Amino acid sequence: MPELPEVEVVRLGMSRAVAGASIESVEVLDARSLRRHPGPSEDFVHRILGARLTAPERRGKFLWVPIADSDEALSLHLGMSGQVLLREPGVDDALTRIRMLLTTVSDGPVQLNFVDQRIFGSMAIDALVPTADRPAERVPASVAHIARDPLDEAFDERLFFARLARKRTGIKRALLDQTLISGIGNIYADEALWLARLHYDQPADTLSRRRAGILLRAVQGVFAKALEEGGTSFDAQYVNVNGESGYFAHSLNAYGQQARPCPRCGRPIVRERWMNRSSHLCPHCQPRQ
DNA sequence: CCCCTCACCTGATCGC
DNA sequence: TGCGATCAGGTGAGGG
Repeated sequence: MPELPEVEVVRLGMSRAVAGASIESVEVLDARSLRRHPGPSEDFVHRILGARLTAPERRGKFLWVPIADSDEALSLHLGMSGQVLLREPGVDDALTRIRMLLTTVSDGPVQLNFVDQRIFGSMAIDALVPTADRPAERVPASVAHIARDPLDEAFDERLFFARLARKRTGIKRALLDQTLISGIGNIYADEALWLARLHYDQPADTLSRRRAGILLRAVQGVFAKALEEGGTSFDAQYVNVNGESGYFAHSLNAYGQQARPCPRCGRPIVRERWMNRSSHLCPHCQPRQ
């Protein structure tokens, strides 16, 4: 469930079970889900077994759970198809790659299933390091290069506008660059560009400051609305920690809407091949400038 | 340093 | 029923 709203739904959903919980057992069913862990699975298990967890945190699409009284965190990324499912002990899900048994503070034992069809996601134990802009705040070392996301209170808008104005690439590429602004993926990029009436290939450095401002507000607006609606689910693949779908798919204006009328002008939305994936847009509302 | 392409993976679905 | 092609919400290494 991979863009910022979906990851935030997972973070919120995990929070009650995970904060203060201790890890009673860990089973790595597929070691490929530890690709980003620097060491063998035994090392992962050894370092996390018996640990006490704290409240989960997020930056962009990256999630982590700091381990109490340590300088490390259990970090996880959902990739394209990752899920965190909280189940009664003994309840399994298809495609579970890592399984943990937690003793929670107020809900007794809970099983955490890390499910991932394509295995682009992963779990790892990672050192926490101070952030460059707020040294009192720490993030996993593997997240340090990721820009703050636009829902982060410390997101620096002026820095974002300044860096965007120097990008000699298409605006959609820039939106997807997690070192410039994090949390945006293919769905929300298309939605924000539709809202801001921008063509995906318009060079980022040609956007006026005013236009860039409209675009950033569009990103924030679409994130907020998607979050309210529990994220975007197209099928059973994308669900919250209880296995429930989000409803934002009903609110999409451009993504996946090819051949349907543009909600603004009524002309058909088109889908174009772009960067080995696809872009959805209204060619009338979002002309190449 | 900046920008771009490609590799990494599996399973669901569709057309023949 | 079977088979191949196509598709999917992301990231980072490495080359130009």
